[in-house]
Amino acid sequence: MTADIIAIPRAALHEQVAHRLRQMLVENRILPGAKLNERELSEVLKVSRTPLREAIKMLAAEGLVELLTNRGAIAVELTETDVLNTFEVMAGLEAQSGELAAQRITDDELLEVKAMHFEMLAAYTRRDLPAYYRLNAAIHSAINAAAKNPVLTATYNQVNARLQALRFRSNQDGDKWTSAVREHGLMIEALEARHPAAMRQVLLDHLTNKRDVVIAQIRVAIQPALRRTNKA
Amino acid sequence: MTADIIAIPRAALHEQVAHRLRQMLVENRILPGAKLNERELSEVLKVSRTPLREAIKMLAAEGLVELLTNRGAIAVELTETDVLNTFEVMAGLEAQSGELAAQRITDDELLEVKAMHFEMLAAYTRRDLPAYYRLNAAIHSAINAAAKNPVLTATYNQVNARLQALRFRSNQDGDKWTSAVREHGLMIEALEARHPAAMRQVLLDHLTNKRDVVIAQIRVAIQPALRRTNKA
DNA sequence: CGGTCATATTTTGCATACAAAATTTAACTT
DNA sequence: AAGTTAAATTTTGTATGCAAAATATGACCG
Repeated sequence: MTADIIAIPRAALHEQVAHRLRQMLVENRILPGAKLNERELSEVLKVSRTPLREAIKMLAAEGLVELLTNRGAIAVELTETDVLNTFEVMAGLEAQSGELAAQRITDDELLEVKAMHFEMLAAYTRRDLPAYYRLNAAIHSAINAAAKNPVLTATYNQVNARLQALRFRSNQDGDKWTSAVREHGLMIEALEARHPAAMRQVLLDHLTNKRDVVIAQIRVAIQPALRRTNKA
Repeated sequence: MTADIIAIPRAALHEQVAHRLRQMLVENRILPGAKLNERELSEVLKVSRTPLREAIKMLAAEGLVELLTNRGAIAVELTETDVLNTFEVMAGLEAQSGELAAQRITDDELLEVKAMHFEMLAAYTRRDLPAYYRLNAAIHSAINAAAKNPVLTATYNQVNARLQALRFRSNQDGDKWTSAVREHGLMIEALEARHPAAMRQVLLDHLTNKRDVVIAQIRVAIQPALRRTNKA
């Protein structure tokens, strides 16, 4: 009986394509509202249309693209209402995630979160935005993991993916940034105290603020575009 | 300029197939763990493998089937832990849905929910289980709609679909049924009082009880099956 | 008989081919 | 020149074909 070392079944083509498309959408390399031309994409990604179409169907089920019946797919374009609704759901999911994490986080996990928190404070102090974002995401991911509910994590990630394209340009100004950092401090306290209700409330507030930042940025980013389009 | 009456673009084939497969999975016509044979299904559904495979990819993204790399897809088979995790997420989503509904429900919507509630009481009194289930689902759906958040509704429905296959056999016994009806009464009160926190709590309790019913039924349904498989 | 290996069959995954629908282009009319 | 209609082109949707992987079958050996 040989040790089962074999089996590195590298991902199927449609999986790879889905992954790459997801990335292109999140990084705004495909703009919201843009058509996903199958011939074009199959040339860029060097695959036939079959696995490409399978990947597109998956992204549609994930809510990243919209299918149009005989007219292919377009990258989802969120209205302000859509964004508000999505943030509302995200807030609920993060609040629950935090609530559960406060109940279930291990001492080791907590230490790691605290360590990342201090690294994040360093990045904040240096005004190193990329590092800050990376650490911020890592902390939220760690809290999610500490909730010990893979279904919640998967649901969270799926909804969150739709917002990623927006947050990419979300360079928060100094004031909001300071509040965000303060809220992160409260999270650590709530986790240490294993205080689910406090954790829930902190995350609800945190998400409300994130939402406001994003909405404000949409308003300055979208309105001029409209003005340009409609002028004269 | 003709009035745009035309356009009844009947759903594409892959959409129809996805719909039918979803139904087959939810109704246990395809059993958990069973393989989805493409040739077989394409014959039954009278479509070629291409739209069938596209539909399967969508169901995979929805979490109803699992893809196996070079081995096709199988209907998801939830472990007890999976079920617990899924109910935990469902509880959070329903609680939020109810909380928002208590804030946003219109008077007309509330009247309709109350009407359905009384119909449900009638079905309960007659021990008419099918009618009870139908009305129960309709009430939850109406509350969801009253929350006025389509993203939440879609997320809720997607997670709920995975549990449908289980609940199908969930003939609750008299005791639990009575509690469920009582909880529904509390829901109506919380909605009438526009009391979000109360509504949240009622739904959390309600889902906890639903979870317990389903888990108990899994235990009596699955354990004998295992015993049968492993015996002698 | 029980087990291993080689071969045959099935099944999945991807590419291509063809049909139908949508879009674009251009000609024509007023 | 604006609008309408018809043809050409592109694009999507579905079916079919072919290669690779997985599974099933059976011969062979102990």
